[in-house]
Amino acid sequence: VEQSVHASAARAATIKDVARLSGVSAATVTRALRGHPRVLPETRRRVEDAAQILDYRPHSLAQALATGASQTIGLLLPSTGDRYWGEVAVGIEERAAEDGLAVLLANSHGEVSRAERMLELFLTKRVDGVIVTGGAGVVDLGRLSRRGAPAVFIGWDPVVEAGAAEAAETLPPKTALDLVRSSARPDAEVGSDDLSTSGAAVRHLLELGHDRIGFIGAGARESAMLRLIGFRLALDLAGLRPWALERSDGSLEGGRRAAERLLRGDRAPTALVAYDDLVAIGAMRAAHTLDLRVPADLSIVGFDDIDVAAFVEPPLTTVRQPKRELGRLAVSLLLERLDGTAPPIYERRPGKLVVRESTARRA
Amino acid sequence: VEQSVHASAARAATIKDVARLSGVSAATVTRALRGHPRVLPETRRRVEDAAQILDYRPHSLAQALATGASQTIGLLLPSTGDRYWGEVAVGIEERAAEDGLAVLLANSHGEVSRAERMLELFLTKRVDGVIVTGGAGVVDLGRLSRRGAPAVFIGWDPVVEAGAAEAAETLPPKTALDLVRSSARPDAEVGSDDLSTSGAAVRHLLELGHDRIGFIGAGARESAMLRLIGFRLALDLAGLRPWALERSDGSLEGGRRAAERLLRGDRAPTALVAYDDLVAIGAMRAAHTLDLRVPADLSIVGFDDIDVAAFVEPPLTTVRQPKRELGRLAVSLLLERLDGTAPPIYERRPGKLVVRESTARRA
DNA sequence: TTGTAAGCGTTATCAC
DNA sequence: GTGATAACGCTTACAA
Repeated sequence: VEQSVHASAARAATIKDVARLSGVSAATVTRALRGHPRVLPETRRRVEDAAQILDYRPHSLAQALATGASQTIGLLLPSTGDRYWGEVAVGIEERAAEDGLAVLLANSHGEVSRAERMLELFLTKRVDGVIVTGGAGVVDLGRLSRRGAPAVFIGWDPVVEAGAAEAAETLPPKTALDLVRSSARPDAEVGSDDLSTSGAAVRHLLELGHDRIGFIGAGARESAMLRLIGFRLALDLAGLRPWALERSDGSLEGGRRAAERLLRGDRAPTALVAYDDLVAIGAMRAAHTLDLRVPADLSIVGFDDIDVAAFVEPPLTTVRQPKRELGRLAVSLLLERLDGTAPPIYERRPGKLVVRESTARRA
Repeated sequence: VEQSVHASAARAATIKDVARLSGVSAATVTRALRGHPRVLPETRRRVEDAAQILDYRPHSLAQALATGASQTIGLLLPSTGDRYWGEVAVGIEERAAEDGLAVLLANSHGEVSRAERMLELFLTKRVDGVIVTGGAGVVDLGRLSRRGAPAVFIGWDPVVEAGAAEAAETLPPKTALDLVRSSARPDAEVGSDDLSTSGAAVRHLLELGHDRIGFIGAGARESAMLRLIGFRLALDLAGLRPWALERSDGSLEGGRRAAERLLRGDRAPTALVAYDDLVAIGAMRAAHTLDLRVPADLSIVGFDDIDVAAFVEPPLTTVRQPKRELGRLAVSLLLERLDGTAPPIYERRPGKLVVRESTARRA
C-alpha cells in the first residue's frame, strides 16, 4: 500500500488511530463511542478525547457493511420540479435528518421503467427502506418486500382496469368507491383525506348558492378518483348532480384545455372544482381567455394550496394539504418498519379549506 | 454464523456464491463482471450465467469500501420546495443517473448551520463529490477541499461586506461589478449569465418606449446583484437612470411588499424588472391590489420562466433560464473533477427573453 | 489467465 | 471491562 509522506495530514483518522492514541483496542473504541454500557467512564473519556484530537469520524460505509444497516433511505419522487412533491420532500428530508438518516433521491417522471430502475439503484445502494411518492401503482410491491426493503407510500395509485377513471365518473359513488378501494394496497400508505376534503370544497360552493358545479379530474390516479367521488357524494347529499365532468392530465396546460372544453359548451358551469391548484390555475387562464370573470362568472376551487395560489389573480380558494407533515409522517412510519414489522397502516390527513377570492356567491 | 434453512431464499447472493457456482475464485468473478480485459471469454460467460441465475448484485457499500469511491454525490439545495432549484435538481439527478451515480439530498433552507451539518453528513457518507446550489457563500470551501471532496457550485454567493447590496445600487456599475467579482470564488461554478440577461430585459422595455423603469432586487446574493448591475448598465447605455430601486427577500410576499412601496409613491415607474418570477408575480399582485392594470399601467418582467409564469394573469414576460441544463452541466463538471483535478471554471449560460403579456408599449 | 491473500473500516462474538 | 479475532462483501497486488 502506497502511503504519502504526509500520511497523517492526507488520510482521515480511522478507529485504529483512535485506539492507538487512547491506548485501547479498536473494539473498546467502538463501545466507548457508541455508548455501550460497560465501559469505564475513565476509558470512555480517554477515547472521546483521542477521537476529538484526531477529528475522527466513523466511516459510515464500513459501519453499514458491518452492521447491515446503511442509515439511508431512498426517496422516489415523480419530480423534484413538482411543487407539491417538492414540499412533501422537504418534510421527508427534514424528518430523516432528525434521525441522522441520509436520503437518496430519484425522480421517476411518472415513467414505470425509470421508477423500476431507480428503485433498483436504491436497493443496490442498500438503503434501509424506501419512500415511494406520487402514485406508482405500477411498482412491484412483491419484489420490494422480497428484497427486504420496507416501503412507505405517499399517494398510492391502485392498479385498476382501464375503465377505472370512467367508472369513478359514472358508477354510483359508493360502488365506485368500493372499486377503487378493492385494489391491492401496500402495507403502509399515507396521504390526504381526499374524499372528505373534496366534500368540503363542494359544500363551500353549495353555500355560495351554486348548483351548476363542474369537476376537472386527472385520470386514474387514486387521489383524482377519490376527489371525484367525494365531489359526487357531496352533491348527492344536496340532491344535486354533477353539472359537468372533464378529465385532464393534472398539468397547468391540461387544466386550461379541460376548462376550455367545459366553458365553451352551452352547459357551462358557474363553479368548478379542480383536481389541484395547477389545474385550477390552468382553468383560470382559460376563463380569462374566454372573457369570463373569476369569480363573478365562474367560481373556482383547487387543492393543495401551493405557494403561488395566494398570489394569482384572483387569489385562489383551495384546500390546503399538510404537505410537509405528510412527508414527516411517512418517515416516521418507515422508521417503525425499519426495526421489525409494524402493522399495516393507511393514514389519511385532512386538508383545510382556505377561502380566498376565486369563489363568490352565484350571480 | 446462523443460517436459516432457506438461506438461498432469504440471503442475497454474494460474490462467493457466484464464484462457487461458476467454479472460479471470487477474484475472477470481479474481473469477469467488471470487464477486465484478461479473462477467458468462456470463463466470463460462465460467470455471467451464474450471476444471472443467482440474481447477483454487487454490494455497492462493500465495493465502495474496497475501492474508495462510493459512486454517490451529495446535493445541497436551498429547498426542494423551491421550483427553480427543484428544476435544477431534476437536471442533476437525471445526469447523475446516466452515470450510475446516486444522489444524496439535503435542504439547507438558507441556514448556514444546517448547510454545514448536511455537508458533514455527506462527508460521513463518503460522497465522491458535492453540488452546492443556491448561493451558500458561507460554506467553508477550504474544509471541503481538505476533506478531499470536489465541489461544484450553482449560484455561488460571494462573501461580501455588509454594504454590498447597497453598493450594487449606488456605486458606478462597473465599480460595483468589480467589487462583486473580487470575492473569493470556488473552483467550479456554473450559473446563468445574469448580467447580459438582465440587459435583455431592460432593452425589451426600452424598445417599448419605457423610460421610468424600476427594479426589485433580492438582497446580497450574487445573482441579484449582477441582475441589478446589468439593469443599471443597460440603462446607462440608453442614457437613462434607474427610476426606482427596491429590495426584497426574493419571495412572493417580499415581491408584493416591495412593489407596493414602489407603486404607492409618487415616483411610480411604468415598468418593472423583478429579481425573479416569484418576485414578479408578487409585484403583479400588488399592482392588482392598487388597481393598476398590467400591462396597461405597468409592465413587468421576471426571470426564470417557472411553469406558472405562462399561466398567471396576465401571462408573464420573463427571461427563461436553462434550469435543467445548468443541473446537468454541474454534474458533468463534477464528473471531470472526480478523477484528477480539472482547471477552475466559471460557466455562465445565457437566458432567453420570452415575451408574453405582462409588458406593453408605454401608454 | 487465474488463484491466494491482504486490506478497506467497522462491529460482534468470544474469551479472559 | 477489555482485547483478540472473525466477520461484512468486495477489489487488487502479487504469485503462479
